[in-house]
Amino acid sequence: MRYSADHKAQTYQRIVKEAAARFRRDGIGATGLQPLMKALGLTHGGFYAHFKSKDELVETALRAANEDLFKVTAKAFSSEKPLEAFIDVYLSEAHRANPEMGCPLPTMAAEMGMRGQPSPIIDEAVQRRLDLIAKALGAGEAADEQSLVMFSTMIGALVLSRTVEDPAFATRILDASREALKKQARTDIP
Amino acid sequence: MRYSADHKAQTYQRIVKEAAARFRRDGIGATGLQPLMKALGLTHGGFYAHFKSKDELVETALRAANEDLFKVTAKAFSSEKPLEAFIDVYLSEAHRANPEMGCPLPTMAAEMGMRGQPSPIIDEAVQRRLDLIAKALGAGEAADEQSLVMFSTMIGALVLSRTVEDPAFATRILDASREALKKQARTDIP
DNA sequence: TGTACATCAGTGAACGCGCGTTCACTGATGTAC
DNA sequence: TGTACATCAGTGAACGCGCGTTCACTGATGTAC
Repeated sequence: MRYSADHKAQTYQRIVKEAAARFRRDGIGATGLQPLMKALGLTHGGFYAHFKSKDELVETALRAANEDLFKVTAKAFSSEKPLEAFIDVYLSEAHRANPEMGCPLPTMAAEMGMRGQPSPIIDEAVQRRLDLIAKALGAGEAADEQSLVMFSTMIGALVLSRTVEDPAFATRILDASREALKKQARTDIP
Repeated sequence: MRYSADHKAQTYQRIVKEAAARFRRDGIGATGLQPLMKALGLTHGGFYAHFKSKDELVETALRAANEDLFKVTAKAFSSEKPLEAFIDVYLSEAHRANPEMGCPLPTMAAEMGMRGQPSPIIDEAVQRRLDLIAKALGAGEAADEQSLVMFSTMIGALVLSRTVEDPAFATRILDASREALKKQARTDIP
């Protein structure tokens, strides 16, 4: 059955959105195309009217997830204390508890490396994040270096807090890194 | 065919060792029992003479991988500058390039969370690492807090350096975090 | 010491299952006349 | 304006494949007599 003008574009976006969520929450390998399409009220065969392969969807979903997160964090970066606001968002309980809506770097991108599916989008996304952090820290090489360390701490605290079982432990990990980073953001700019 | 006295124990250890390597390098989900047993010159049916299920092997392999890494890093912690030595090992190019021999926390343990296979071993291993770092920093609550932040930075730098495609970028990430952490280790003890 | 038997680590075919992908088909809509 | 036809997003059965797990079996070794 043929559908109205922009119907296909809408379905395409629905697939990308659902995939981006599942890839981040369950993992790429553990996400089947069949259940994914079924969740959208579609049958699996129709998938190939939109994508050449699962790998193409993975690439597209990573791009979409990145854009989404950049939009979310744009608000933080345009606030009065951009770096502290970003740290608060990135190391929030909400971010820890909802990987499906969060940063794809410690989830999707990490798995893509293991799958042997490298993508220039990953390096690009990391660099964009670093640039935003470095800009908030001030100009110069020292800011560049510090942005690498601070973003590493954020990624690590998020990964670690999602890895441990005890929720109180997870909270302690997030809290410690959040406060340490915010303190740095306030005082450490050389 | 029946084998000599300790033959079974040896086979068991060979399975655990090979699994611990593959789980860390390829991921748990992407590691099949059939190829795993074949690599040891065995057939897949024999697996169940040693383990009740794949999940049991995962748990056992995580424990073994942790013990291995604690042994490796024990040398660092018994050196003159324990914390700096540990940071050098954890954020080395060798550790980045060889996840199959490295810390199972950012690889296996992270995937076990996603798989819904929680394990007390994970929290235990994280706490042991934190205790060693905190002890090297000195006693008190401040050391505990700082150990959380430092270990988060290590995990994050390792994950991020493995995620990006460009090797030079990966090296910069490791270098920046390594130097920043070693500087903290030298000067920051309150 | 020599023989009969029990053990059980490992074999390899088979199980049902879900995976990614292909393909002949359907049928409501847009277009051409 | 009304009819004939082309389009193509989506359908659903089928493909080969590898997964984790089961199971009847084999046969070299350890044990009992």
